[in-house]
Formats: sequence, structure tokens, C-alpha cells
Amino acid sequence: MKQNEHTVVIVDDHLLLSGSLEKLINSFDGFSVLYHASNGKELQQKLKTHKSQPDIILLDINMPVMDGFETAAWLTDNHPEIKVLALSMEDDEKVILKMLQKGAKGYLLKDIHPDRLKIALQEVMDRGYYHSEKVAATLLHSIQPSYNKEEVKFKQNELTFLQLACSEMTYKEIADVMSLSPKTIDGYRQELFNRLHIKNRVGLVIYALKNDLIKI
Amino acid sequence: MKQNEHTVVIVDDHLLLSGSLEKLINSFDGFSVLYHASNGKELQQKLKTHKSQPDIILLDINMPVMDGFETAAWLTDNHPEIKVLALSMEDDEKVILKMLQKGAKGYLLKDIHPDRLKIALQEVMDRGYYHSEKVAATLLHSIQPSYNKEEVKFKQNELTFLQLACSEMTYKEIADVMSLSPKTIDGYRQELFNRLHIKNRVGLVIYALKNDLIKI
DNA sequence: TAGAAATTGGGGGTTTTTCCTGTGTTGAAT
DNA sequence: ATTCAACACAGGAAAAACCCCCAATTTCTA
Repeated sequence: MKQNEHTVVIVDDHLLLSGSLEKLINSFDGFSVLYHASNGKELQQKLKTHKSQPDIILLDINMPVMDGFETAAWLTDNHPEIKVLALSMEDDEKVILKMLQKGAKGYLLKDIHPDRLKIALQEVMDRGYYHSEKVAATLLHSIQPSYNKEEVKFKQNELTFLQLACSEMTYKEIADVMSLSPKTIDGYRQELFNRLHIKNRVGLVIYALKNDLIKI
Repeated sequence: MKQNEHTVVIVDDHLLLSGSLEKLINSFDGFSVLYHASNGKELQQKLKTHKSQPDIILLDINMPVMDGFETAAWLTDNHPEIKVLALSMEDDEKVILKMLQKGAKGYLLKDIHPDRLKIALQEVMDRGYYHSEKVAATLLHSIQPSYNKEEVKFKQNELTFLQLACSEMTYKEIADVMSLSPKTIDGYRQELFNRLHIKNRVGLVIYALKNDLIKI
């Protein structure tokens, strides 16, 4: 490593990406890759054993073992001096916001042009943050007031019921696992049916799927 | 491009990956990247305008406009001499099989080690095909005789019922639109519940979703 | 601190779903 | 000609889902 060079660590379980990314970054003037890790746990260990710390960590979100959210949170707590740049395919507003709340200094989408990566690394070192255009737009959107997009929020119990109702359990069984009376469960059901304008449990499942409330 | 060098075209909408992948492949002895495309449509155009054809096309599956399946099918029909190597994150058996049916000569998972990519390219040129270990295992599994994994086929009426049952209609309504007696519909229901080992209509919806019988 | 709102759940009813068993008809195979 | 399998459908009944109205308690809030 040359002097005055900024160092990067890549945390991604897609070896093909991280491997070729390393070549790319090493070709950038002023940046070099220290090492890789394929998940958060591995990163924790390597941070301990390697003497020199990276300036920037390029962090993927979807990883086995210890995902990007957990890892970012841990890094913010334990290594606040290291700048975390999230690198992900998802431009889902909720994911982006969550990642930034965990302390990421920037969020890059994997569909950016390679040249952009250099700009991103430079900006993070210079100004302390960087975001893809799409991400910036998403962020802007997230702070806009939402006029007609009727806000559908769920209380914790309601959400739990809704998710359980998307399984093969009967309402009686749901009442049991939630330690509530079947009548209360029936109350949740009626309330949700009315609010979401649905006719039966099938409608509930469809709604939950369309709104990412459950995973199949 | 040097003589005797094999040429590669990358089709992927993740510019970051395709950009750094290019660097990687160009560093391989005997391989060089001709150009990129970020979807099937773009590839079609570039194949027309560029005079020299690639030996191999590295093809992502998830793309906007014209996805990997469509593109692979088109390539097989129109450029059978070009070897298509699918490159994807999904190790879902159905996806792999579908891609190979469309004519792909190989299937690489994005979590393979960069060194593997060179082997894959080499193998495709030498032997005509290459698969990741995981993919090979999946393929092997898929051709094993399925003893207990009973083949689930649906008769036309059964399938229609199943799909309608995934809406908010009552069985009575389904019977009406299918011009059958509610009792017949009930017969379909019982038969399906038994065959698919499900307990109620929610189970039916989940099953239909998992098996791509309906779209949300 | 009174009143409103949210939370929980009971009473009691109808409709739909779920389940089991049985019957007549048809068309193909023996 | 008989047997067999499939299909469409019926009767009957229990369980679950669905629906409306009401009440006690807590919690928020004006």
C-alpha cells in the first residue's frame, strides 16, 4: 500500500462481484483494497487480526450469517471512524432508510456505472457521504408529505394476527398462540376486513403479499 | 483484440458488476470483452451493428425490458453458434432448468470465486458447457427419479378452480362462473386438499403462489 | 379530571367452508 | 358383455368463518 492511499474492505458474499470489484478499485488512483469478507462475522474477525484498518467498508446487505444491517450497526458502535458504504441491488425505500439509520454514510445501487464508484469513494472520503442519484431521489421522496396515499399502519397485534392469518391456522389456533380470546381475534379480523376493503381470508393473504407483509 | 483470443459479451444491468467483470475477464489469458449490454434488446442491436461476433455471452437473468430467459431463447434461435453462459444469483431449481431449456450452455452463480470464472469460460470453449458445483448438484437432483415427490399435474377444470379459489369469490360464485354444481366444486376442493396435503383455502393460495400457478 | 378513544372480549346469529359417504353416467379396457 | 375408473353431483352435518351489537377496562388527551 502506497502512502496517502485510501484503503477499502469489501464485504459481500458474491465472490465474483467482490473479486472483480477489487481489481476495479485497485485500478483507481488513490484507492486500494485491503481484504474481503463474505459476511459480518468474518469482517469482525478480520478487523481484529489485521493491523491496519480500512478507511471505507463497502457493505452488501443480503448476506448469510450476519447481514448488512447488523454489520452496519455494529460498525457504527465499534468503529465509528470507518465509513460504511452500502452496496445493494435493492432500491426499496424502506431498505435504504433502514441502512442509513444503522449509520451507513452512503448507499450505492449495483447498477451504477463503474466510474461512479470512484466518485463515490472520493466523495465519501472528502465530504463524508455519497448517494446514488436514485437513492437521493428516494430519500427526497421519503420526506415528502404523503397526501392521498392513505397511510395504512398496523398495530403490533394486528400485524401479528394478519401474518398468522396467512397461514393454515384457524382463528382459534391464532388466538391460542397470541394468548388472546377468539373474540378479540375476530375483532381484529373485522377491523382489518373493513379497513382494507376485503371480503375474506384469501383477500387478506393477497393484501399481505402485495404489501410485502409476508414472504412466501 | 489479439489473435486466437476468445471474445465475451456481458449482458447485465448491474453496471458495477459488468464493468468490473470486464476488467477481470480482460486479465484472463486468452479472453477479452467485446462490449456490454444492459438487457436483451440492447444486445440484439449491438449484435447487428458490431462486425465481430462474440464466442460467449455472459447473460444475467433479472433484467428490465428483455430478461435472460427471452434473450437466451432468442440467441438459441438466431445465433446458435454463440455460447450462452447464464450468470445469476438464484440457485432455484426451476430457474436453472428453465434457463438451460432456453439453450444456455452453462449456469454460474454469482457467488463463485473469480478464478472459477476463467475455468468456466475455458470449459465452455473446450467442452461446450460448464456448471457451478451447486448447479450441477441441482441438475443431478432434478433428474433423479422422484419417488415420494409425487408429480402434481392439474386437469384444466381443476386448475381453473384452483386459480379462482385464490380470489375472494365464494365456492358458490366459482361454481356459477364455471357452470358447475357447487357440489362438483366441493369435489375438486376435497381432491386438491388431499393431494396437496393442505388444510384450507389459505393453504391453497400459498401452494398456488409457491408453484407459480397464479400471479399477484 | 372528565370524556374520548383504543383494547379486549362476550352474546348470538348467518353463511361458508370443510368433510365423509354414496349414486348415476360415461367411456375405455378386458 | 362386464369391469373399472373418472367424473359430476347429492345428502347431511360439523367446524370455521363471517357479521353486528354491546360492555368493561385502560389509556390518551383536551
